[in-house]
Amino acid sequence: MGHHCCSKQKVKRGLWSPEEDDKLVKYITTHGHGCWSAVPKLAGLQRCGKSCRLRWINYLRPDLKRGSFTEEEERIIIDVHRILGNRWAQIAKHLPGRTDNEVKNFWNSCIKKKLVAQGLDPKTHNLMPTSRSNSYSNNLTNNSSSQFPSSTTPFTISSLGKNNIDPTKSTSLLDIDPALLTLPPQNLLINQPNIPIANYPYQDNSVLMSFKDQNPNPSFDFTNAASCSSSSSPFNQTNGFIDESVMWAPNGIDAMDLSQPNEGVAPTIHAVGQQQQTQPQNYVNGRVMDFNDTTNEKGMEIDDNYAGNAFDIELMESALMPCGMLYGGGNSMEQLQWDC
DNA sequence: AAAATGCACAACCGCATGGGT
DNA sequence: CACCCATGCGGTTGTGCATTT
Repeated sequence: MGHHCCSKQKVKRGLWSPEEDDKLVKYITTHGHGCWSAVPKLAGLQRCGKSCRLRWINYLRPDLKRGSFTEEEERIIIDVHRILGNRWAQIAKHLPGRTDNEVKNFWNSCIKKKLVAQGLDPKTHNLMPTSRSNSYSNNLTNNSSSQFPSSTTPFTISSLGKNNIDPTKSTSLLDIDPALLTLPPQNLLINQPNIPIANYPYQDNSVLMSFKDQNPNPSFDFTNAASCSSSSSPFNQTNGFIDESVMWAPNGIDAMDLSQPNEGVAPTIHAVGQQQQTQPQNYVNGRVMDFNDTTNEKGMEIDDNYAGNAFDIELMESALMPCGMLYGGGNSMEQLQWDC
């Protein structure tokens, strides 16, 4: 039984022989693939077009990178997967020379197991219930299990102002057009004046981070934990933002204690609604984190006009760790080992 | 040494999507 | 607007090799 797309043809299935590979490579390098459904006939192959396409993309393409994944690639996969989930094709776009199939296989055969071994849910990157409970109990003295966050969404930001979105419901980053969502490397400082914005890795266009459902009054705002600790709900009804610190820590107890000498506050991430908040500038590692930019037409964009200011993505990443754990605060997160 | 098991990778399958008619 | 077709994508299965029993 052949593919539905080529049931009329007598097609071969299974592993490709070197001769078949040779025919396909010669044809495509000479003529290009054009219409894939026509390739098998023109190349003299008894395969369906779909199979030819897959073989070319996953194995024969000359720009493919061979060999095992590097630690850097592994970290990128984990980081992007945390946000995008199983969107292998999107993840693979951040890894030149790697295919979605390759990334998927690597995830299923290696990374997934590592995360599980570390007590992390590979789907959400959150601590699995027992582990999370342990983590909280290490850091909190006055809590009840019912206060623990129940959300399994790793990175949830409410995007308000469009179509009168119900403020009680949040829009996951999974709803964001992946093409518009790009991640700088963790150790890259976005405001580095010497790095042209167009040259950032993982970038599909000039927008570093942008939301598909753009807010008429968009701004993306990092505020200090104190400014939102008064709310017991993750959603601030007045200003309309999701308070991650409340989501992930009961009673406003800081979920993220970065414990760094030059920072006064633990940064939290807020998608600000109709009202612009007046916030103090937040200094992290001596740098200003201020993403209020009401002149910006993009839903979310990190301003690179602050000369001398830099935004440490690694810090952002750590701040966004959804597990409600202290990153570097002496808990199991420090014990993460990435050895196979 | 042979069978059983595990693993990584390649390939397939079915569905979604978009363009053309 | 409905239909067809090609393509892209993610989940799943198949295959061959390595390791364990």
